[in-house]
Amino acid sequence: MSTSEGPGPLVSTRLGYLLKHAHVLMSELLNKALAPYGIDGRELGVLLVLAGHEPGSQQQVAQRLGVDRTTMVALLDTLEDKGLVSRHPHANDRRRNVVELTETGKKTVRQAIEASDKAEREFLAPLSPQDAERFRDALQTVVTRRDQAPDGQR
Amino acid sequence: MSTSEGPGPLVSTRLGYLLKHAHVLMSELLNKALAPYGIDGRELGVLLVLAGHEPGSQQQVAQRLGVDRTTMVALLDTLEDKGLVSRHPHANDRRRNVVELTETGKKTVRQAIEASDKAEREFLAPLSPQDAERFRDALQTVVTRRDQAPDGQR
DNA sequence: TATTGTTATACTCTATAACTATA
DNA sequence: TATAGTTATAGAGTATAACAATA
Repeated sequence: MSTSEGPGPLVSTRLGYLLKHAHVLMSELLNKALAPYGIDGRELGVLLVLAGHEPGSQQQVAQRLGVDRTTMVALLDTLEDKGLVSRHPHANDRRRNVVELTETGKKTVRQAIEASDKAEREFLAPLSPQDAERFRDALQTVVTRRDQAPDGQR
Repeated sequence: MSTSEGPGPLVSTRLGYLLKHAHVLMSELLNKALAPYGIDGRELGVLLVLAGHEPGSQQQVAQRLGVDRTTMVALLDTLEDKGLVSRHPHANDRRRNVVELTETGKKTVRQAIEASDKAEREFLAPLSPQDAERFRDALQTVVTRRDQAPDGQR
């Protein structure tokens, strides 16, 4: 997506427009940074969920990531093909697949996190370090939105 | 998209994750706010481009918005069906369609901008007014990215 | 009867290729 | 031949419905 001329200030100051393009830009930088490791941003999300929790069922992984369990099937298929995750039946409930990172997967996660950090630094480069930190904090506040206003109003 | 438990800090601190969810949240708030006027956020983008420039061809509108001209066709079809824009052939080049807001379209834009402002205030509600302003400025800086570093470094 | 993983299917958004009518 | 608009088609990404195996 390139505008080459810009849509004008009526559009380019809208949060919807800004957030969409910020997300597109970040995705491009991230996918470029992850390409050497053969994964994209969505797949890194799955790997990070696996890295951050005890091994769980496909459905648990899907819920944590906020995607449908049917979406998770194809996602894990490709990650398994790449040798980054393993699936094996749960001992006490054979309906479930226990999903885990392989050794290769764990190594890839470590490298991918570094690559992702680099992409984030690139994304934030136009901001001062303090503004960059404030920006990330604001994003987290807004996304986490536990619905308390900043100073008692509303 | 709801996670209901969260993907864990390894994922939820990533800019890619935060920007995606911020964009989804903003889109939901915006579309809800625009629903009474029968348009969504994408369609508002088109209307705002038309409101901010002299009447132009479909292709100019598409370029300004950063979408393909084939995408613009269906977008304008629905907006024309809703009576918000009009198409008529250019006087000196009958290959072109001149696209303009109708009177209804102009009125809708004014109302939709107010609704969009309200959705943005809702989105930014968890931040202090100063933080909200900083957040929008940072977004604009990052998206506009004319590739100069903040203070000569890099 | 309910749940897990799977498959088939469909829907949205978007882009590429080919067609038409003009230039 | 080149361009503007259009149409048909295809590719992501995601979701819903139905099915098999298991509980």
